[in-house]
Amino acid sequence: MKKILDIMTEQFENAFTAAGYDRRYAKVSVSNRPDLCEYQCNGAMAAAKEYGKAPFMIADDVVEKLGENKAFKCVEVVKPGFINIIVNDTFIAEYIDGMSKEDKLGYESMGSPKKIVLDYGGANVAKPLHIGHLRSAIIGETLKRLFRFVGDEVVSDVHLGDWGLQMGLIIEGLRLEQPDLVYFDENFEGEYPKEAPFTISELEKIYPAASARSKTDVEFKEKAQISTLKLQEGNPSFRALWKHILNVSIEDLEKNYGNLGVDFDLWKGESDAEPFIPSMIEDFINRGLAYESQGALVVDVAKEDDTKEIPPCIIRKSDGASLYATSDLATIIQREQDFNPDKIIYLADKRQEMHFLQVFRAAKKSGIVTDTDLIFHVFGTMNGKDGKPFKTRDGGVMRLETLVEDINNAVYKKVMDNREIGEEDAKAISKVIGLAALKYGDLSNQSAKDYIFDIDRFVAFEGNTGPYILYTIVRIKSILTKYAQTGKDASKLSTGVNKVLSASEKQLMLELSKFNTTIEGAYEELAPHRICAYIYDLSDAFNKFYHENKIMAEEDEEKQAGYIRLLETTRKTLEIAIDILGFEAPERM
RNA sequence: GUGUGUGUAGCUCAGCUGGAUAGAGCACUUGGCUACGGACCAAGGUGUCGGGAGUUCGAAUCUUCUCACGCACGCCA
Repeated sequence: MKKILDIMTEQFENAFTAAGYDRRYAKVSVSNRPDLCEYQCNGAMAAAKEYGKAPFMIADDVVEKLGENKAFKCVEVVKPGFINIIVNDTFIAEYIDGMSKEDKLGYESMGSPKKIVLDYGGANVAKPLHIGHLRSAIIGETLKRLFRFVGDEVVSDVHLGDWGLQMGLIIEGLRLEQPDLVYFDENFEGEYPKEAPFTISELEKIYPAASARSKTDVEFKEKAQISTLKLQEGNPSFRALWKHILNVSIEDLEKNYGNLGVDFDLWKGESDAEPFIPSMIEDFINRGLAYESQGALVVDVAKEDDTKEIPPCIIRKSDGASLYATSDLATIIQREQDFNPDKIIYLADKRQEMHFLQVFRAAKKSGIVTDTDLIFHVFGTMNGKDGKPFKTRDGGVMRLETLVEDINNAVYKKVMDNREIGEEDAKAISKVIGLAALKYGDLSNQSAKDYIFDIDRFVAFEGNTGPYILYTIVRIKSILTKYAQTGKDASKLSTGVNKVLSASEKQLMLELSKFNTTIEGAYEELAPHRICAYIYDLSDAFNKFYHENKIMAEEDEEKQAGYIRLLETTRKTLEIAIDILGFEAPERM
């Protein structure tokens, strides 16, 4: 379906043309003065200069040419040259009926579907997910769903950090704790055990300890670097050990991402790109793109028109090991080969901007990519109430698990306070609401900006929050259930929504009609917060409508059926939207 | 230092390609429970849009200068 703004803009384009003005001034937008009108066209003022005429004269000409039009109830020229528009009830009502018949509510994608690789995990092996992984997971999942809704083909990849220095640190850390393991016996020639010599919680202790030690113990750090290199070179015992680390970690990560409603098509890691590295490096050298600098192999990526100095991209360390940039470049080769995507989108913290700039330039310079768009989608830091990066009370990094648990517990209390409900049910519902609270709280902020995460506020549930949205949906469902119990069938009793409308009823329809514009905007700008703002406005409009119109008590059956049709469309719209945001509504709460 | 981002109500945030009196939520005050679910609704006050200058009929939005803070700046990821 055409966007409602486009339909109106077309009418105005015809009128502008007929009146002898350029149609590019005809754009109709949503009113910023709802007290005066529903939509407006400000083009007459912009056109005034070109035609050397007073804006209101142009506006008058246009309105005259617009003439009688069944879409508009009232078109009025005001003050300097605003054209204020109020639409007919039937026009908006028929538009809503049109939406309700379409499975995507009338959303039509522009352009051809794209093939997109979305890289939004960033989890590290042997380390628990923490606060820092939250935004990437939540935003990435939403973008994936948004792209798919719009019609793109998306491959999501968790892209584990399973190949860098951290692996060497874990290996050496483990050696300290369990020096007798066969993996550390250089003379061992048998088959390595199938069972991992550690659990996930043990692993999670080894890494931070080893990492901390490496900062003070130079010898230890060197050992870790050597082990990293050995692993990368294919040392069998380290490979076997590494495989255990990977398996134990992935199992745990799947569970934790699962709790967030986040899943990936691919569980690849930096290591998967490893086979592409030697030939890639060779190619860089042979073509003269890479050279040695201070012992390391680097690629110049600076450009003449840079406003700042861009350091060269290091693709091999002086000790011969590969690093972040190396595996990212090799991963691009792999993705090009496997998927030939139109775009590769990376979600990462803004601090990594330089890294991606270097990698992207190196990839383009070497021809690893030609037409593929490489996009770095930044997100800001999640801060605590003090405005500094979120920490636990003792200053540590909070585990994602703990955070989710805290929120769910707080929701649970609230649920128990408000409803008489069994403990089991309350727990299940709390999980659903908690996830919505967490995700909506995050997504409703612009992703590129830092934001303040305040558990108390999230748990308060009032106003512009996920639970409010869910509450609205649950309330609609409840009424629809009650209506169904009367045995009436709205689809037989009415042809669609009502055509003569109360103020709040019309307002709700006007909000509904913005759906496809909202999706399009969110898609173009990679901006989930627009969807949040939309469903908040929509919920608000519904709740006002609900308070002003007695649906179940309505005696006119046809009118009542019209209400029900409107509720159905509202519910559908909200549910589609929250599905894109990656959460769902319970049956009751 | 260089580059980059942020600065909007007491707090947390919106504000689309410049448009009419800068908007929400929280908090605060008051009113509405025979609950079609009160996790709701209605009503009320709050702003040098960091500051200066400029472009424009018109600027939170564009340009420029400036202040404050965050972040990045070759072998971590």
